[in-house]
Amino acid sequence: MNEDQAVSALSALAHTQRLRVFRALVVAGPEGLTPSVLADQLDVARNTLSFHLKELAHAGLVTIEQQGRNLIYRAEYAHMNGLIGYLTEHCCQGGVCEVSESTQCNC
Amino acid sequence: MNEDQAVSALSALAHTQRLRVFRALVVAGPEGLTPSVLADQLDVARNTLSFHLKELAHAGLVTIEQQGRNLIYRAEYAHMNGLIGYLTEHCCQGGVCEVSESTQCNC
DNA sequence: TCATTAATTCAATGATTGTTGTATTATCGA
DNA sequence: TCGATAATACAACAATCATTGAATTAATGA
Repeated sequence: MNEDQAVSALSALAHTQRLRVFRALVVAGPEGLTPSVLADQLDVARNTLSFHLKELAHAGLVTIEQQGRNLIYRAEYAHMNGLIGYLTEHCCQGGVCEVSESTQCNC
Repeated sequence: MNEDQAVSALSALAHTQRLRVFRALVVAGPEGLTPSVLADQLDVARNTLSFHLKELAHAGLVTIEQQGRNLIYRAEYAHMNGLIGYLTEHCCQGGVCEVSESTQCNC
């Protein structure tokens, strides 16, 4: 994770609809979700959703797999964990902190 | 952490300069840093920096303490950890995941 | 008190972003 | 092959954001 990637990922998440989409995909887990299901679940216009999914994909936070005429979107946990690590890197000059159990996902 | 707080925090971080400022404060730890030091260290105009620090403070990611004519800014680790938790909440429908050691800071 | 330094505020301007409507590509099933 | 569905692409406009310069507030020390 470098600075540009981090800013890109944060920008992608810094939006109500995209954050909802991403969290829905995090909850969905490895099965993923299709744009249609997401659009119904979150009540967003399909072209708007498409735009937002593209943003998330471009930021590396979700992956796309084609299955027939459906697309399966999935949260990219590795990238999310990389972002989280980037935020806390070299915390407190490396000396003072304790490390704790977290809710990081290893799917 | 609720949705609005999360979007607010993510928006605050989704910017090259503010991300640098925040990470510098994370590294600085409990001692914190003054705007002057940050401005020199990151080569940003003081009024621009002031604007960005206000954004970070408004998002709850940094705290401000006055010491004479200096202000001490510090990263608010609890809020950052709350944000991280929000992103991964109910991950994989609560069933499939393992929890790992992370780099979360407990200052 | 007065000059200096720390930091912020405000208005203005240029740049970026979000949403919508319309059109397009591609796949499926009859 | 043809109609229906899944999904994306594109252009346009409104709304929001970032930066700058100038002015302001507040604290320090001679």
